Amino acid sequence: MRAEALKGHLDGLLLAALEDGPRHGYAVKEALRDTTGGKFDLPTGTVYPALHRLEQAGLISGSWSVVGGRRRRTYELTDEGRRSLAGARDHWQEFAAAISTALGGSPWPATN
Amino acid sequence: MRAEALKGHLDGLLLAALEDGPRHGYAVKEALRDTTGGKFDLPTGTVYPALHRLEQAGLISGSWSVVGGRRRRTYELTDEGRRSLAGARDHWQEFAAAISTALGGSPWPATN
DNA sequence: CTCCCATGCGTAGCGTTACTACCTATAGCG
DNA sequence: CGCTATAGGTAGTAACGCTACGCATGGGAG
Repeated sequence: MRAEALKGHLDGLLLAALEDGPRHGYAVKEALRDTTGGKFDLPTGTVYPALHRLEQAGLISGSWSVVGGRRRRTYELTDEGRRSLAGARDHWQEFAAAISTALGGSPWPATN
Repeated sequence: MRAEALKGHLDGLLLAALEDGPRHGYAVKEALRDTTGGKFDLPTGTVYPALHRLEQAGLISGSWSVVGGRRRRTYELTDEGRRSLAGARDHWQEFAAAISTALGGSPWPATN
């Protein structure tokens, strides 16, 4: 799965990965890979800058810790991040419905 | 609807708009606006360059005509364009399913 | 008759954003 | 001792839709 198509949707996915609870960057990457069945196995060079963006935007907040001699930056959703995630879900559904309609063919075949 | 999220999906939509039959650029733009209920009312500066890209890629072929003193470039799908459209549909479904899963919440609320 | 608007095509430059490629560091295993 | 997985990071690139323009014609408003 080419991740280029993600443009504009990655942020929502990262927020969703943090909804279950705080995670550090590497774990976010793995969670995303697992929940998508390996379809979105993003390079770290995509994930880390994106997390930095989200933090700067105030959607997540990070804190350093050290586990097993390795420093970790653990992120968790802020209230604004939670709101943004809800918005991203709404936006996605609207977007997906519009694309599916315009693209034609069977509208919602999903993974049946 | 912010069309920025279209990144990587616009081409498929344009191809789909040409599936019913040949259309000129402006008509493609209108068709897209109508089939999406006004959600994707793309500026011409988005549509024309995209059509040029598709033509260069050999997915559509264009020909000039003059209607009412105005020149028109009418495009139609090539065989390769038709194949690409089918691929775009497959790709979209896979992509949408993956995003929906990762984004969580209600998986396929669609427009029920 | 003139001006504006819808139609119709087009380009130049910009900004966002994911990508590739690379760097640092530790722990554990062969 | 080197390789791999884990864990974090940066620099530079490229794609692509966007904004903001420009050109032209025909028809309707004034």
